[in-house]
Amino acid sequence: MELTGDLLRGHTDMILLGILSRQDSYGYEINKKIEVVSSGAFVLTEATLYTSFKRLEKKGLVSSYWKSSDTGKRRKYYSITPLGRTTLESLEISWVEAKQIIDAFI
Amino acid sequence: MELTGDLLRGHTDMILLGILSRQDSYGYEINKKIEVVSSGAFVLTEATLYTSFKRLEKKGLVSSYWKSSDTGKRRKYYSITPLGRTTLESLEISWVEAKQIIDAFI
DNA sequence: AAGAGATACCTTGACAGATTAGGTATGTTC
DNA sequence: GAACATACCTAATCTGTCAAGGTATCTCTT
Repeated sequence: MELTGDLLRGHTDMILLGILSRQDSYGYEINKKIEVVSSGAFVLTEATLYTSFKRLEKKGLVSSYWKSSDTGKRRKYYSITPLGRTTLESLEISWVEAKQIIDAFI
Repeated sequence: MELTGDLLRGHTDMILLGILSRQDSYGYEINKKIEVVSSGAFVLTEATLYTSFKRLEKKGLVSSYWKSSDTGKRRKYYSITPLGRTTLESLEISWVEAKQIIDAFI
């Protein structure tokens, strides 16, 4: 089963914030993590990922900084901001409610 | 709490099919039902509703017929087709999986 | 040393579903 | 007769996602 597109639309920001709420990370790593955790079911294209990062940063929900790996390859790390954390909390509340309501109809 | 926009995007079709899987209904009634069941939290604009109906009908998932109420007002009833029922089933399976995956990240 | 594949970043244009903001018409209630 | 509920619909716009590209470095194999 592959989940993509509009089924996950609108949840991307929440998922990224959720991952970043545990620890700072960078695009490529996050994409791999999503693939592993979802057993390949959750497909997030890079375009969607970077668009989401840009949106989150513009809203002040995450901040970013460049850092090099041991091998010298540059990585752009993202960090959740205090505003990002409170936003995540309210997104989670909405999500729980949305689940209940949708389940009530099907 | 108001749920709207992309949080529900992609689920509209499933919700409508879910409602129609119980009994035929028409636009205005469905909109009211959604409002009541969700205690006003789920906001589905009429434009979204009718766009969705059109899409569902085009895909052959629902069919429609005109019928008058006791007062004489015309209503456009929608009925789920066999294809609509099988589609609903697979949408539900995707939905269950999507819930689990999203919850794994937050 | 050359080539393949993984790591790591990014952008542009098109698409599709949702919203805004209208419109029409009839029935009911005060 | 004015307000409100019932009942339908559309056009233009917005927004998130995707397809399809691009650049560059590092590692492993031959």
